[in-house]
Amino acid sequence: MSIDTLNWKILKCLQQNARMSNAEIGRRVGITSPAVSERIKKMEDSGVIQGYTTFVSPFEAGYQLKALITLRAFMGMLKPFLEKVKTYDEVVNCYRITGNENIVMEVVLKNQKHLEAFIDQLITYGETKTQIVLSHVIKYSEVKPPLK
Amino acid sequence: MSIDTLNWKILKCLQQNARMSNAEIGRRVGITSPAVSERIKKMEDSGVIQGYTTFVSPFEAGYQLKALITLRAFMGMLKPFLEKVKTYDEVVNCYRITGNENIVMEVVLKNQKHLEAFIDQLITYGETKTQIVLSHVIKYSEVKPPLK
DNA sequence: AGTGAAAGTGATATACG
DNA sequence: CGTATATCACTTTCACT
Repeated sequence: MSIDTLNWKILKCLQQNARMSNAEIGRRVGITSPAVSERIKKMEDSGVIQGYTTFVSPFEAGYQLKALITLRAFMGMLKPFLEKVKTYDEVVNCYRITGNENIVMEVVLKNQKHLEAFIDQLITYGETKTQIVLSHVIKYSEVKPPLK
Repeated sequence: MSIDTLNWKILKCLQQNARMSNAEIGRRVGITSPAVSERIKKMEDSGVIQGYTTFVSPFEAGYQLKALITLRAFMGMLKPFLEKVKTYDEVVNCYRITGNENIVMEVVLKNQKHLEAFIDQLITYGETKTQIVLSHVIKYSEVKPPLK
């Protein structure tokens, strides 16, 4: 499915505020709300739109620390880890990557003690490298139409 | 602000589907829709809720590649970079981190040529390390209440 | 802080350019 | 693929608890 100009405008609205009403989107992009509704439904069905979510401040939620933890899995431990990682509440994001390391995780933690305990859980799966997040320079920027 | 059990239930709904109606949330958590509305407003005002967004599939949008690019900024180049990075459409996320490197970016790219061109733009700011994302093991998992 | 009811607004289905 | 209309659902406000 290719995304036309009108759908990109709708996606811009939805990425900025997923709770914007179809009527409001319609006003901004110049069509009626049933038309907006139909276009959104098609984008959901075709997989262009993968869902709608809410940013909850980890800090306000009681997590004082954010970190990126890289894992270089031991022989035969990658698969078990890929199952195990789904059970960690601390992991908000996890990628498999190319290169010397196999995994990068974005984790939220209450404090240093919590970080230490979390890393201890990983040592059976591989070697870890931890980078503390100091600030979030760009927060989940919109996906924009690629320049041709 | 501390988050009570009811608000955590509301946040769970909103994180799973930001476009869920207040009425539907009310049915699930056991209060009326005006009460849901009021609680959500307070969480928005206090910063617990930082916004609502839509996941647009980068692949469907025309980006075939996702990568994590780490930057080790040259002397005096970190500040200029922090300004410049905001202008890159390819960067969907950017963190300042501790350690040998200063910056990690999550970027979406059309193809290898695009990746090459993008990295070339960075060489004035510092040394880069690129890790191609193979798969997204955990996608923006919910923030959950930390176990006490 | 939550409920219940009234008024306004939005969503959805259908008929039709 | 879009609009227009009608019906139904949802949001918002407010008096009350």
